[in-house]
Amino acid sequence: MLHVRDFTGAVLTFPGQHARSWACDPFDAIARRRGKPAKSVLFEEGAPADCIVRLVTGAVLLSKSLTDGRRQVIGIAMPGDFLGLFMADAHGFTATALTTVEFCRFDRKQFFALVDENPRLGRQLFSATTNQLTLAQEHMVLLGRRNAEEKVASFLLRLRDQWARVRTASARVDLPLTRQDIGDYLGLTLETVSRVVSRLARRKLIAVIPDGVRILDLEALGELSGT
Amino acid sequence: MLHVRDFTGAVLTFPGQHARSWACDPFDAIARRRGKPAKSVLFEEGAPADCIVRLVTGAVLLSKSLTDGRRQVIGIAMPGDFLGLFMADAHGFTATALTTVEFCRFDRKQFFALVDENPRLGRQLFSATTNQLTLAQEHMVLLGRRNAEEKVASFLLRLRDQWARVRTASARVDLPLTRQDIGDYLGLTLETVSRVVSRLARRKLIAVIPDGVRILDLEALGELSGT
DNA sequence: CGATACTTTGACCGCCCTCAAGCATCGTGG
DNA sequence: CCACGATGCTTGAGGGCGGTCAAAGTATCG
Repeated sequence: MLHVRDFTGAVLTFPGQHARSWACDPFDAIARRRGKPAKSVLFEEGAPADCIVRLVTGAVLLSKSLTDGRRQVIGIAMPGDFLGLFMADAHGFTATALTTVEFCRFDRKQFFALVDENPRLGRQLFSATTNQLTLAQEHMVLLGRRNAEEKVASFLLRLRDQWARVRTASARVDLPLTRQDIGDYLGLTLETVSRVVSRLARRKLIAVIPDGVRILDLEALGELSGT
Repeated sequence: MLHVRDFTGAVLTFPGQHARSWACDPFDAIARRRGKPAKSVLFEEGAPADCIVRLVTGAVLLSKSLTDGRRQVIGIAMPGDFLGLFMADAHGFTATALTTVEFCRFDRKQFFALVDENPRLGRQLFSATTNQLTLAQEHMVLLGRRNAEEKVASFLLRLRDQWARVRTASARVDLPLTRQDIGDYLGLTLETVSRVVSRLARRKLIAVIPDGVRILDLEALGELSGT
C-alpha cells in the first residue's frame, strides 16, 4: 500500500504497492527527479505546454500577467501538486520556484497513458482538480469582496494550512514570498501589504520574524479573515 | 455518432450513438429533464451535495456569500455545463436560475457509476473541469488587477463568447443579470457598473438596449479589456 | 394607476494606490 | 574587514478610483 499526497493534500492510495520510497509512486516510474534553485522559472505563461510537472519538495508561485506588466498570483503549489494538467497547447500561467524545489517533469503523452491505464489514478486526479477549482472560487471571493485587512488575514491562515499539509502544523508561518508576491496574490500593492502586516503586529495578532510570521492570536485572526 | 456540447462548449462525441434527441445523451438516460423559472434556486451553498446538475437550456448564476451578506459571483453556467461535480459533501456555491432553465439532476452515485463505465466520458469530464479552472484563473486576474472599465469591457466580451457557444454569434449581448449581479461578478458595486456602462455607451462603444447591450465597436472594447 | 423592482445620476468620502524617502539585510569585491 | 550596491521592507504624504448615500427616473405588473 503506497500513500502519496496529491495536489490538494489529500492522500492518494495505491493498493499493492510498497512505500519504500517515492520511486514506488507510479508517476515517478516514468520520470527522474530534478532540482532547481529558488527564483528559477519552471515554465512560462504562453510557452508550449509539452510537460506536466509534479512538485516533490519546496513551493512554487503560479502567476499570470497582463501585457502592461500587472501581475496576478493565482496560487501557490505545494509538494504533491501537479502543474500543467490542462488540456491546452500552451501553459496558462508562469511557475516560479519560491524555494529550492525538487520536481518530476513528465512527457504529456506518457503521463496520460499512465493515467488511462489506471482508472483509480484518473479519478483521484479529477478529484484533485475539482479541489483546485474550489480553492480558486474561494480566492475569487477574497479578491472581489474582501478588504485589505481581511485579505492579509485570510492569506496568512491559508498559507498556514498549506504548510500544515507538508510539515507539522505550527504557529510559525514561513513566507518565502516578497511583499510584492503577496500583494500580487491578494490584489494589493506591496505597500498596503506591508502596512497591514505592521498593523496586525502592532495589535499583537502576529509577530514579524525573519522570513515569516508567527501567529499570536489565531482566533482574532480568524475573525478578521471573516471566515 | 452523438455530438453534445460539454461544460466548456467543446463538443463531446459519442461514437455509435445516434443524435435523434438529447435522450441519446448517456447522461440523460439516467435522469428526466426538469424545468424551473427564472430566479429560482437550484441548490444553495452549504447544502448537502447529493445531486449533480447538468444545464440543458438557459443560464445559471453561481455565487458565494460571506456571512455579512457580501456576495461574489464566481461564474455563469451555460447549457451543457455540469454543476456540483466536486467531491465534497456540501455545495460550495449557490446556483440561481437567470432565465427559465431546463436541467437534469443526477444522483451522485449513479452519475459516477456511469462515468466509471465510460472512460472516454471521464476524460472529457476532466477536460471540462480543467477548462473551468482556466476560466477561474483568468477571472482572478480580472478581479485582482483590472480597473472598473476593463472589468466591464472584459465581462461583456466574455458573455458574448459564452452566448456564442449556445446560439449564433451576434453583436447583441443579452444580459439576464441585474446591475447588482454584474457588480457581484466583477467585484464592483451596482452603481459603478451602471456608470461604466453609461460611459461606454456615451463613447459609442456599446448601445444599451432592453435586457442587454449591443456591441458597436468590438475592437475598441477589446483594447479596453486589455486582452 | 399605484406598487415594486431596477437603473441612473450626483455629491461626497474613504480605502487603497502612487510616489518618495529612509532603513535593514545580504552578498561581493577591494 | 568594511564599503558598496542590490534587494527588499517600512513609513509618510497626498491623490484618485470606486464605494456610500441619496434622490429621481423607468419599466413592469397587479
